[in-house]
Amino acid sequence: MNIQISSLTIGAVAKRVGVAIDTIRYYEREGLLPEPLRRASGYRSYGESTVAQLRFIRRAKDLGFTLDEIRELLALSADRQRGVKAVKQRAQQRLAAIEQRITELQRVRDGLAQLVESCPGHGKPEQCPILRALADEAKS
Amino acid sequence: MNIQISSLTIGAVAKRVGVAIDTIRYYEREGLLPEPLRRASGYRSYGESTVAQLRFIRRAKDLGFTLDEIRELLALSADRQRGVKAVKQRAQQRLAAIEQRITELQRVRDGLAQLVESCPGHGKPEQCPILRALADEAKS
DNA sequence: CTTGACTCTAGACCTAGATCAAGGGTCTAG
DNA sequence: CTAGACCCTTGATCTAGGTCTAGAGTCAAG
Repeated sequence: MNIQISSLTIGAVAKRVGVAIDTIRYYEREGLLPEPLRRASGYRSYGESTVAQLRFIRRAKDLGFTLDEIRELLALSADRQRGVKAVKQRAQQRLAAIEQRITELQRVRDGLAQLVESCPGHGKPEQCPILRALADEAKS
Repeated sequence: MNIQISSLTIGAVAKRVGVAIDTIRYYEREGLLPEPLRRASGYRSYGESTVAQLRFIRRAKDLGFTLDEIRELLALSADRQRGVKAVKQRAQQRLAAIEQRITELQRVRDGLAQLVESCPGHGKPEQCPILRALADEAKS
């Protein structure tokens, strides 16, 4: 299996995946995609597996993985020995990072919400709690 | 009031606020800080108000405001007519953006958490739910 | 007066993840 | 055969928010 049945131009791949042509070439340069076959003219010639791999990259990106991390995931997914264990570890790390970020943002949100609530929306700038909080030493 | 009592070098200001010297000059170029007085030698000479303004900028940045937004907040804080109302509006917008970002991240977290949970952490890559989710069409 | 720390300017460089431009070759429908 | 769409490479540019370098001048302690 894995015989190259179809032959797609870079534009066709881009259209299927919903990504720019330049992005595909960029990923190739960055080692996220293997170097494709070439036609006699020099045109890149892709098979369906590239489409799948590009979708993999896009989904991982949606999950917040960086391209560096995705490159690693791709390598791990090909590692039959330690692949799964390491993949799970990376996913757990990503999960922890996301949770930390959520916590930070919630703290920021709570602080800002309190300020917005306590601001009447009119009056002198000196009495605006938002401006005061920004200008003064933090109290809490 | 607002008489220049103290005279601080850029290094002294940087140290007090906990920010790099280059950053202060950068903020000046970007219009977030006014052009300071100069000594005869050309050295910038700052008063305490600059320290306060820098702290304002840092706190606003901690709340997730961009430098563009902070520049606007600084202008608004000097506007005795519409300042407070506009400041509150900007804060509300920032708050809404933060809440949206939190919601997005929670969605991502839930998806990733489910994958991590369902992955045994060993076995063949083809059976790893994380890799499968990345490689296959999204089901849900 | 010297030495070392500090400051000045202009401009280059950095990260991440692309995106665009220039100048040229290729493919395909009519 | 030609027009228009597509593809090639190399290298520049973009955003945001700085950071760093080079080369030169200044300040303060001893």
